[in-house]
Amino acid sequence: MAKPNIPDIVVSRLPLYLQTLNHLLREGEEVISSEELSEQVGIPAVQIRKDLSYFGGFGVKGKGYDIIHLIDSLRSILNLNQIWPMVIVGVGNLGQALIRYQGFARQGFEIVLALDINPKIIGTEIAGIVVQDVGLMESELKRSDIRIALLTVPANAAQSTADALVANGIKAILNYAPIILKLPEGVRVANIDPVLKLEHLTYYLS
Amino acid sequence: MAKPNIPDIVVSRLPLYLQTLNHLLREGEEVISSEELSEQVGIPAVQIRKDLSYFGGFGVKGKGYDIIHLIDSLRSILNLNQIWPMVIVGVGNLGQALIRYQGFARQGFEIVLALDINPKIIGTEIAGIVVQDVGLMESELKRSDIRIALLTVPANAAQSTADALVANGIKAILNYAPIILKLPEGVRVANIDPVLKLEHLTYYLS
DNA sequence: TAGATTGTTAATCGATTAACAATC
DNA sequence: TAGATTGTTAATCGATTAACAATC
Repeated sequence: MAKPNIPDIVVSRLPLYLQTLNHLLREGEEVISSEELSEQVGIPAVQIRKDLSYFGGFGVKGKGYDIIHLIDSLRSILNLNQIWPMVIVGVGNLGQALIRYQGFARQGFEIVLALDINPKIIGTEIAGIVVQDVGLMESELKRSDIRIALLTVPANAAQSTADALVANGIKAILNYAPIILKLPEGVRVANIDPVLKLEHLTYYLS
Repeated sequence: MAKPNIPDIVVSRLPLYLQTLNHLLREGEEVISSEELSEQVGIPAVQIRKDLSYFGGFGVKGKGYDIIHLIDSLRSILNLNQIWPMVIVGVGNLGQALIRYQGFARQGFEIVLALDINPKIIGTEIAGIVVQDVGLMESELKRSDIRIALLTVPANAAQSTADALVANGIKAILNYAPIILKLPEGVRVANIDPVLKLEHLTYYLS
């Protein structure tokens, strides 16, 4: 399956273009040239055009890109014309903040299931979601079509939790635990570790 | 100033090596070959050796790398042999979660100043930090040596807040707002936007 | 039509990887 | 010494960029 010939690094830039185009649309813009978009997004115009050309021709020569049309196209390419239900495992400080975060739903990502192992947390309600026992993972995932998980458990529980998620049909994991997960082919992982980013930054702070 | 000749992509991998080496050390390992490290970190052994060789020779031919020594070396390269004080601006759900997050302090990053604009939040105490009025940014930063900021304000306040931070001596920003900041040369920005990562993942979910 | 801007081909640049000498 | 593994040079690979034809 899948799209074997498009570089992943190209795909990784599409959400950035989409974010910026949404911003421009909210500001009332209707058409934009690759040069103007380049200024906003900080990526060379020729690279933007090359990236888009992998998927087709979305612009009008001499004019630029119709913003609404390009947003539609990018959303379609990225499979964003649907609501993506998500499970979150680990409802500590970070998990709670993510459940409350409005930015997910705004872009079509909805946390519909929250799991934790702590009896004090199980049963509590956060932003309309009642936290379930992680022991119910199998039954809850079985009767859902959730394919994306947010992993916010402590580092020492992350690998085993990820394994359980994958065993129950999860295909993509946004991993907030500071470890490298080992998962089978076909499962996509994206890591969010602010400490790694900070350590990268400090290299440049003399 | 700075190190002009080492590719940024090489620098970006060093924190990953460090994280894995710390993990191995905790498990009682003392020496590791680039091949074994490669398996743990998911990066080819030859690339690990090449990356390290930009900074010197840290291994022993025929043996591998002394883990403690390599950790020390990487920490020194990344300027981690000090506590980095940080300011956080925006103490909403996410800001509060980050203030409570133990992972920063564990790696030598300490939030010492928290600022917000909301009168209901100003004055509250979170994990030992009393939230200050963002209007005090200038005076508070002036009498500190804080060079790193965590930016967790709403998107529409992010650019102006970042400008103010930079005007008061901040040199590195970990940006949690879903916008691209425009900042002067010499200020480093790292973006943490989970939505962009999710949109990248969904591309591969057929 | 003239001007502007896209989409694409070809060249360049830089990163990854293969090969292997050095050496513990 | 023989075996193992590093560190480095050179080759390869892939991504970025320059140039420009196409065309609105």
